[in-house]
Amino acid sequence: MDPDLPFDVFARSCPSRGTLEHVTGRWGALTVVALYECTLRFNELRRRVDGVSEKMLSQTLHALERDGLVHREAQPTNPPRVDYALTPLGQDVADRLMGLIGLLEERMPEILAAQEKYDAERGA
Amino acid sequence: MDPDLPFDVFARSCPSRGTLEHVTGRWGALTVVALYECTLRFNELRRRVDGVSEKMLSQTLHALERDGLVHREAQPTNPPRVDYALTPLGQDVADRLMGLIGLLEERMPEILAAQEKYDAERGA
DNA sequence: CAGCATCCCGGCCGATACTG
DNA sequence: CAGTATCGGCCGGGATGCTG
Repeated sequence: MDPDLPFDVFARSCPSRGTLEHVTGRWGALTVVALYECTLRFNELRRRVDGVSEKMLSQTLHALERDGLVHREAQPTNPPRVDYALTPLGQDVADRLMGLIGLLEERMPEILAAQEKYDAERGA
Repeated sequence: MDPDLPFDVFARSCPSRGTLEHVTGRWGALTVVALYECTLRFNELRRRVDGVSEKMLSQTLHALERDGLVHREAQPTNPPRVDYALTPLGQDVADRLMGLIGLLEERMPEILAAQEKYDAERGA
């Protein structure tokens, strides 16, 4: 990308690779985008991100929190209540991810047509 | 995202999930972005995407080609020459991905600081 | 409710060898 | 050069059970 930047995602050892994988991983992108609109609690998030297991959501949130994209706030109440929200940096990342996901959703007809054509020509 | 769209990435069964994973997968994002600037041959791509194995690059390219994001053009010469380029849809996806990656690269200092703080407080 | 610990299976992915 | 074929390790991630 910008050759003057000290971080180059194309380099195997660049730490940006790790964060990119957290953000674009199987559950990372959906989790970040789910938090775009509003703060959510653990199980609210779990319901919103259809299909994620408790374990994976927990892992994903820890990684995103460590990267400074998600803020975790535990209320010392009973029953416990924990809110997850995006940090300002997380909001910026979410903007980009929403652009990407929105594009894919919009152009799914085109993608599905390409897949059918590909399968018809090759796979059978 | 847009509730009027027939495709919702949050739904487990939505086909957009698959394409999102191809595009954001471990090698998908880097492959698409590597092709942003220019057409590349297989081994050029392999060198650009530092760390990818032959097998993974091949699989990634097939998935992206099937989704209609990458165009593959084989020249019947000897030695063989195969060029990979983005389709118009692939270009649009690459734009979004470059925005995301550029943002992460720019703000890596912030991310690294968050990681250190997290590790200092918890892990250690 | 929020979550960690444990078990365990499938498949991701790297390494190697081979083909046109 | 541009791949495919095959093997095998390891870990992603689902299921279950338990804690505060």
